Amino acid sequence: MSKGKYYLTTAIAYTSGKPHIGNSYEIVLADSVARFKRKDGYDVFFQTGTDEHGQKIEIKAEEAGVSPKEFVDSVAGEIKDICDCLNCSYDKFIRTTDEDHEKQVQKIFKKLYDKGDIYKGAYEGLYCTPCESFWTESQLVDGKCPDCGREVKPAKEEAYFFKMSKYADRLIEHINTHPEFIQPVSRKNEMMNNFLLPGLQDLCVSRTSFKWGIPVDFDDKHVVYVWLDALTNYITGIGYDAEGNSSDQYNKLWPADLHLIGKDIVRFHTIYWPIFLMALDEPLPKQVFGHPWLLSGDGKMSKSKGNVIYADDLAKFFGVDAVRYFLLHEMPFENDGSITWNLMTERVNTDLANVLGNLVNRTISMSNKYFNGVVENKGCDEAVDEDLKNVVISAFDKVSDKMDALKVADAITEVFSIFKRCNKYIDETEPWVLAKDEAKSDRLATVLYNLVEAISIGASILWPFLPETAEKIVSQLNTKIREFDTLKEFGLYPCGKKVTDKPEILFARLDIKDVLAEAERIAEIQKAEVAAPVEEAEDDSMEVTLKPEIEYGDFDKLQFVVGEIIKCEEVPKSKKLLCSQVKVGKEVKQIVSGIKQHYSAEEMVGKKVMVLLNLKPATLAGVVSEGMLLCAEDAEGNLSLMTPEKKMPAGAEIC
RNA sequence: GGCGAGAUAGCUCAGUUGGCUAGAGCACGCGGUUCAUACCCGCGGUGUCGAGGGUUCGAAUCCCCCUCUCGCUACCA
Repeated sequence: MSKGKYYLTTAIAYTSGKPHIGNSYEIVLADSVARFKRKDGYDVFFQTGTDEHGQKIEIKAEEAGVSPKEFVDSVAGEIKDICDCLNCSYDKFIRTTDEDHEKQVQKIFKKLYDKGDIYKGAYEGLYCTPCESFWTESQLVDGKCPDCGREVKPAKEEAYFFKMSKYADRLIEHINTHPEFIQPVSRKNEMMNNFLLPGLQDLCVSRTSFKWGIPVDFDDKHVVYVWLDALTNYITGIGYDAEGNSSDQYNKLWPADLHLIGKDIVRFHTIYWPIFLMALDEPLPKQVFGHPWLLSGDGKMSKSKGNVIYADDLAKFFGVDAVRYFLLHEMPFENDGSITWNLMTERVNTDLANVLGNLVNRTISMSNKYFNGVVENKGCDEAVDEDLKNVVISAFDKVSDKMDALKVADAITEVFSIFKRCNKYIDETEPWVLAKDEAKSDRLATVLYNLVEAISIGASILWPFLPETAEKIVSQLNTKIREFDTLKEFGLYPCGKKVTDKPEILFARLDIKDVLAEAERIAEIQKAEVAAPVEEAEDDSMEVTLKPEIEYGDFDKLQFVVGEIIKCEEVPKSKKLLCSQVKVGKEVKQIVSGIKQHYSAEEMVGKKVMVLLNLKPATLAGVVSEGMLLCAEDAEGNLSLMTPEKKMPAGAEIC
């Protein structure tokens, strides 16, 4: 009997490059929920996929010398391979370049336009023509463009907007009356306080500045901008039709029971997405869970650090289930988790090899040794058996409660409490002692039966998390994964069955030295890739948007000099600012810069840097700044100070 | 700058509405055991429960005030 439908989704992955292990966490988390619900009797539909449009992809494809479609085909393939490699049981893998998705997005756009929720408008603002940028009043510096200091004038650029504010009150009401809607709840406060209560801005839903997107069919110089394209995958993937001919599948599955997403896109899923749905007159998803991130050590992964960890590398070395175990067990509910090769090894050795693998192995070995592998319940019970049985048959409800709350790490810990209890049971009953006494043969058989039965139940509950391992265990025990509605009954293992006579090691213990050698090998490869000469491999140069030509006179107004930083300290109460004393000729200028995240105050001292000297002083966070330190900035926002290539005195003019 | 969360054992964290000697896992030490992947089982913590004040018979738990961390947001010359 089905307990009803359960529709869950992950976010769709952006196809700008191969995802690292942190990005793969979500799909495994979703898979464990999907498998659990399926086994628990729900009619589950699990959708994942890829988000394939946008300017970044257009640029990446051009850099790679292929068409955008060729580019996303390749990356989407990689992403799908990783999902498959992690044994994820998705029912549908949607791509936003799928024809039916694109068609529906166009229809949805039209429908919302006809309804009046999308309107043609413009970025209304102060436009700096040379910079091709819009500015708000508050961004201006002395009433001029903050980038180039020229005059700005009121201007408009055509774009389509969605009337967010129209639905804001309804959304606030919904969030307040559905406390389970946004998980974890701390995210709810952030959404309310930062966006909903101060008042929602209308959202720009089209772009004219790039082509790689779904064209607005009635105005084809526009393409649909990211969120209306990406978020709607949740309905187009199951057969939604904007003209009222949605599929039976859609009618059955929608609204979604759970959207699993990263904490960085909670805002789009709990504000824009519900509002789009309200505009379409569709019900809202029941729950959105913004999970934390998995970090490499305590920082972000980067190839230049050589600490990027990919799921397939890990799976190759540790095995798929070891990776799944780590992801599911080590990720906290609310805070970011951390992965390193060391931590990974620790978990494999301690939990998987020692507790679980060894338990299965010793149980099967004893069965073979004492009874040629035949498992029989002789009914020779003793008091110690009761506690074992209680732990085993109460486990499922505990796991189930944790899963309902999406506390997957806690759920898996509950499963392991069965295996830990089994190990203790072996010590309590001392089968090797029983074996020495002919008269205790029946007791010995019963003890082994209890163990085999307990492990069978444990493996069955383990299945959603570590499917491959669970299958291996029951296969070695010559039985099957149990249905979830039978897990509260102890004693279903059929008497007289024979377990395997050659127990296979489930998880080999690893030597940390071998692991670190592998990690080092991979790190070297990554560093080599980054250091590779620009001419071959990938060209990492960035797109340059040209500013209008200037006269020499314009340039000559700017006074650049070499400055030496003689003192530097952090600006109190500021997250990004450093205050430097910069020696320029005989003078010392105080300059405040937003670079604290890239340079420490200590390492600044002694550097010779490029200074814009004749900039009008300004006050930042209460500190006067009399100039500007020049930096290069890459696409990720990394900064690098500009320093003279040969030795130059402080005060030397840069011209 | 605005809003919010948090600071508990070496590490990662539990601690419901204030109540009995503050807990778990990992790591570490000792002991036991040998069926097993040198594994498993048992035992072992004088922890300023971030600092200081207050309410109370009693506070990790409530109030005030510090300090520090983190999240979101704004700003970032």
